[in-house]
Amino acid sequence: MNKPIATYNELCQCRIIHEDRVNHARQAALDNAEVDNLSALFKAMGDPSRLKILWALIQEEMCVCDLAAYLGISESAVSHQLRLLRQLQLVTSRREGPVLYYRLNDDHVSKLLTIALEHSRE
Amino acid sequence: MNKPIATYNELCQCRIIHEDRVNHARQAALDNAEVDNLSALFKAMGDPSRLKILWALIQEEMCVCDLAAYLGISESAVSHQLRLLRQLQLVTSRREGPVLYYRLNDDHVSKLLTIALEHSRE
DNA sequence: TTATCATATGAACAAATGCTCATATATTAA
DNA sequence: TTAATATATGAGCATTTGTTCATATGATAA
Repeated sequence: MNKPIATYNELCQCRIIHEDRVNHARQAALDNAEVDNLSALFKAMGDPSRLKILWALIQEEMCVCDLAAYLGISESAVSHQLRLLRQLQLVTSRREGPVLYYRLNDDHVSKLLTIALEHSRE
Repeated sequence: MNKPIATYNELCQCRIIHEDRVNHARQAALDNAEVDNLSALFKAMGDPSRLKILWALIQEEMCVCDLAAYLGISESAVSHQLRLLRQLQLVTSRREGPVLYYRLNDDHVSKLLTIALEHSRE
């Protein structure tokens, strides 16, 4: 049982059953930046609090305070999550005096939610 | 500065600026099970390794070994991720002798990826 | 049976994550 | 200016997560 790690890695490289499929996948692969963008987008939608925020904003725009009351978490937590959603261009905001009203940035979110609901309801 | 936690929570409940919007959001809200299902689905797609697996499987079905070679991670790691994707009905498998070929379970995944790409490319 | 290949699974651990708390910033009103 | 309201942000912490390693299971061939 010498060098089990090296042995494993060597084996792993020898175990490509369908090299043509691996090459095909590599040719069709997304570039790293796209993988990062997409996974960040889905990860953002993969948290229950953020998902509820997005679903709520499909209905109408809401301020941080409204969302905190709706979700039952602190305004600080909501604000942190909104920052993430803003960075990913999922939501945008409009200021009215001291109040910031958040809304969805475009209709991609609602499309994604619709398809995901279809999937989970089957 | 006595009982800062209680003070904060009390304030929080008093700070509902638009109670009508909060109530509207509550009426339109997804039930807990749906939130859990949807967030699990998006969370599953929010990891780079799993996202690459799904994208690869859009092209053609692949075995665990192929995917491990493609991703550059261990077969064990791939198998763990495939289990998660299987539980969420995102992928399904077909056995041919000792080899399991994985493929997408339906076309929801590719639809979700298409829309997400649209969003990130804008 | 035994040996081998392909995959699955449980434990463990480092890295990432979501929340709370404390504090800072921005706007408005007095 | 000062005070109050609404939101943002950084630090810290408990929980979650993705991977590796070791081992187990399942299928095939000898």
